[in-house]
Amino acid sequence: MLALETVQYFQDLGPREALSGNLDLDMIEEYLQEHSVEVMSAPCVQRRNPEEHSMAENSWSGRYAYEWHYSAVPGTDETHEQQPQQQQTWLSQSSHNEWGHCQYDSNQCSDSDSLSTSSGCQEFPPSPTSDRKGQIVYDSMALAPLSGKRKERLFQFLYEMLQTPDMRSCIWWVQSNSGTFQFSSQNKEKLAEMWGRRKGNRKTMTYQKMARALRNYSRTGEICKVKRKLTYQFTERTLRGLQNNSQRFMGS
DNA sequence: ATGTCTGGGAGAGGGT
DNA sequence: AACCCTCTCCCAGACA
Repeated sequence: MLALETVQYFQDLGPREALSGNLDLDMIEEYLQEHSVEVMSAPCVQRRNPEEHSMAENSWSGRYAYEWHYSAVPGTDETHEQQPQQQQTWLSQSSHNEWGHCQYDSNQCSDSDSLSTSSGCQEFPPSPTSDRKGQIVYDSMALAPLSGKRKERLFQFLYEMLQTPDMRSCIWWVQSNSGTFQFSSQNKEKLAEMWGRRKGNRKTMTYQKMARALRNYSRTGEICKVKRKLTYQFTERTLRGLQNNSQRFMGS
């Protein structure tokens, strides 16, 4: 998974960049661009058996909205709304979250872009799959597009950035277990530019345009807007899929 | 008054 | 070729 490779990459660089106030975003971007092709083919490289092969080839970047499959419940490949037990497990893990309605308690965290460098609310997502209580449920989840070739989507990119410590000056978790994240008002444009370049856009991507795409996710149910400045939230199943996908390529 | 954020809508680009 | 999906782009209005 690129996010993890990216994290590892910057860890390998040592504390110089991490400690320095001047984040070399260009360097990060360069790395991400260099590895974008590699990432696209990575799942196939890592496959070990036909089932995994099939899963890998159906990994992120499909053309349609993604479906979440729960192999733990044979015969039911519909969404989690039809899995009350699993849902309950998740909710019990995140009992203080506001899943489903994308509500957010603004009192949970101080509102300041200073969080970009300090990090009162920063945290990295405790993956459900790594949680002993949730392991049985979520290790069996797999993410699969209906069909199509690989094409990175914005929310994947954002999740990847959220997993990259050196991107904290641009984007960070407000509450990772609920999938709530926030952009830096100072560096949001930089992140948008990275997205634009990642997509190979001719024109420069701006935060405004990127945010427009994010708002479109409200309709498709991948990300919803939190009523708080520069703050968005992955929907439950999107976050699950992202985490699961991340776990899959790290753990296998 | 100004800058930022949001949502509507048209259209581009790529895949089926 | 027609259709669908996912943005991309521009614009106007709301908001701080």
